[in-house]
Amino acid sequence: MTDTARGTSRRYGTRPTMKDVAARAGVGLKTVSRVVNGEPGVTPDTERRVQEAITALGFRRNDSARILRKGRTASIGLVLEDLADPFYGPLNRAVEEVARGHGALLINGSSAEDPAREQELVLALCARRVDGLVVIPAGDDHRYLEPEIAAGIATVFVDRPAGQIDADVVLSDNFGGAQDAVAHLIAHGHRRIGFIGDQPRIHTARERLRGYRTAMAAAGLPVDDSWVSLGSTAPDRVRTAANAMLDAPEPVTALFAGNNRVTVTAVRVLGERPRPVALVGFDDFELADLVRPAITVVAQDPARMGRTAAGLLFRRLDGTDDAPRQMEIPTRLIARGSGEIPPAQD
Amino acid sequence: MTDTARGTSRRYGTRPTMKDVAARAGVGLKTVSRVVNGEPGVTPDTERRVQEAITALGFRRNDSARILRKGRTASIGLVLEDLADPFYGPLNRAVEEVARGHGALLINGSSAEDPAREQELVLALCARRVDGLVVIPAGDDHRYLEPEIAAGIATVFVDRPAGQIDADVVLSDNFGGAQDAVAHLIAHGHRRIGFIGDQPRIHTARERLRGYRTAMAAAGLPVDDSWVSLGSTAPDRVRTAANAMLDAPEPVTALFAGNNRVTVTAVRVLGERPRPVALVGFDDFELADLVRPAITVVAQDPARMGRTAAGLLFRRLDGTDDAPRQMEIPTRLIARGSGEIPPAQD
DNA sequence: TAGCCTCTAGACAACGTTGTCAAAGGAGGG
DNA sequence: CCCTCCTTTGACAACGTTGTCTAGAGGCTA
Repeated sequence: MTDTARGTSRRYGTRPTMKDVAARAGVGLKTVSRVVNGEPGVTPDTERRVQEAITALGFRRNDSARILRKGRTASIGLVLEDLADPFYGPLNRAVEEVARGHGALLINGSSAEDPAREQELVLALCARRVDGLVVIPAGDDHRYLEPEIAAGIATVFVDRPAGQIDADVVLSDNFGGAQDAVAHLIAHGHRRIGFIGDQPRIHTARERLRGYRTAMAAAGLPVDDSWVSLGSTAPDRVRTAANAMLDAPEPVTALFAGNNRVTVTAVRVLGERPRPVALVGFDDFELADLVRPAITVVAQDPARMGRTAAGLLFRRLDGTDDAPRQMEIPTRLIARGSGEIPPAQD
Repeated sequence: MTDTARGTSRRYGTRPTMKDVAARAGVGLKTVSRVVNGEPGVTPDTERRVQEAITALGFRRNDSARILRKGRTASIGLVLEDLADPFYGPLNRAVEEVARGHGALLINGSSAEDPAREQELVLALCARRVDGLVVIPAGDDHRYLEPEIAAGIATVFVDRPAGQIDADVVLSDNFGGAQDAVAHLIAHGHRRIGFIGDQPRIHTARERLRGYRTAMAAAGLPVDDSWVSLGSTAPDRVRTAANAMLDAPEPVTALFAGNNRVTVTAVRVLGERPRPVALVGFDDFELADLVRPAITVVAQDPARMGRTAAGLLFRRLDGTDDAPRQMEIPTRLIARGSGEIPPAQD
């Protein structure tokens, strides 16, 4: 030990504590705590001395200790599928803004659509004792969260429902939006409409499929099995599925794409084909209006979903204790042209 | 006190601690700690008893206490401009992946391009004693971070250099990329090229402007003051600037857009004009190839920037103590057509 | 069988903060 | 002038974990 750990000069990697500040200012520990937290009952003169010591030493309160003592961490966790997915950007930001309004920090991570990773991440956040969680579920069994919720960690699920447990949920109107999309295509003369969606284990994919089937049935149109393809949203898979539907003996004349990644690939595929094919996509995206033809979409409102979810979360944290709610955020059909392409004449 | 805080039934909002587990398993506190942390020196039989108590009580280690004791938080902070900006998505994700590889969680927040908010956020993260920070600076004076860095919080700046302090930095080759963009336009016959960029206080905007000027000078072309417009990237501002350049007595025949937001607006404006105007944008974006004409861009590699920055950070955390480094990530010109539109013949 | 070593296990302090409580000092009322 | 009350201040315990140290049991060697 050759360092001089007294006064101003300190060992590298060691930070001054309230004790150090108290010693330097010649006051008690608790007085420093009072000044740091702006509590009343300190004379201006004492306060000034403490402040001087704080700046001189470069003291910064250790929130880990504070959290341990107080029990609240002033942080919430957000687990989503992929931080890099543009769909979640506005949702992420919205949650952050609400958290900020409540003085909380945001810890987040990607589940990569892997239930095991989701659970690992969620439990790590629980171990950190986040005050609350906003989760976009990857798995469909969340019973592992029961003890955490019982212990007081507020939890809100977004975009997809919770599995096997009763909790607050914020969803898009996937069913209604899909109905609108398909009805739009039917209104423009289509009778053979294909649907390419995400993995069937994903709730939104199933709901959108249900909307598709309902709209077809409502128009009295049959649905051929080969018109529906659920699976990975990887470009290759989507490309193959789209081409199969378009090259069939009785080809589809329109496509309904189940999410933004599917839509993007569909646009590329359709651009390579000789005759125009109508398209409506679920999820809006930047520049959808600049592609020719401009892409008609069913837009969700991810920022509103995030705001709503975070709002519910902080309601819980503020003590509200009513039954879990399920909220549905409406979708909006934005007609830009690609849905209005008439069926090709044979 | 009416609750029965012993055995299995516990007060709502109160969690079992190692003490509770120890009591139930009939062992000492430290033995529980050993089991929880997988330390050696516990007989299989004892371990089993402890594990049973853990599951029975739903115990989960309180990381706040652990952090307080150990000094390391196993979390890093990421401060960027806007979580919702698609450019930062891949960067965010890359940093997360590296952190995950080191067993660390990621806390992040948006500075909203506001230096005060950046500082507030950074200091909040320091109070949480994150092990390290990845910062996309909004301000240009980071001396406030000196005591934190001295105290051992590793810090890496990304996308823009640190202000007034010596630290690790990861930048894109903004200057070279801009030169490439402008040279591309010049090679296709343009002599009057406009540049619309971000606020001049932002480093990348200045570097790209410098690249623009250098490329013009290298080709022996003069630059008229009215061809350069720096400022907000709000659509209105960009629209006005673009139209002014295009409606001038000697209009520019090509535009170089300083970032993705500018490019998007520029595409819209150019789409409304009677005669084609060449365009190269800084930053790639999804669907750039599907717009007609397809947009030529200078692509950055945000994922690589994030990986590099996080890599540097963990190098520091692993004890490396050499001089701060400045790393430059190359950019890549992706020619898609919009840069090859020839100048209009008058 | 004595002596030594190894292995398991627990008691205790410490991390840095905040809540509780009590002491000291001064002001005001009777 | 005494008593009460209020204000300012600090001592101390507690939050839940981990590092250190020591005790005891048991096995092995001589």
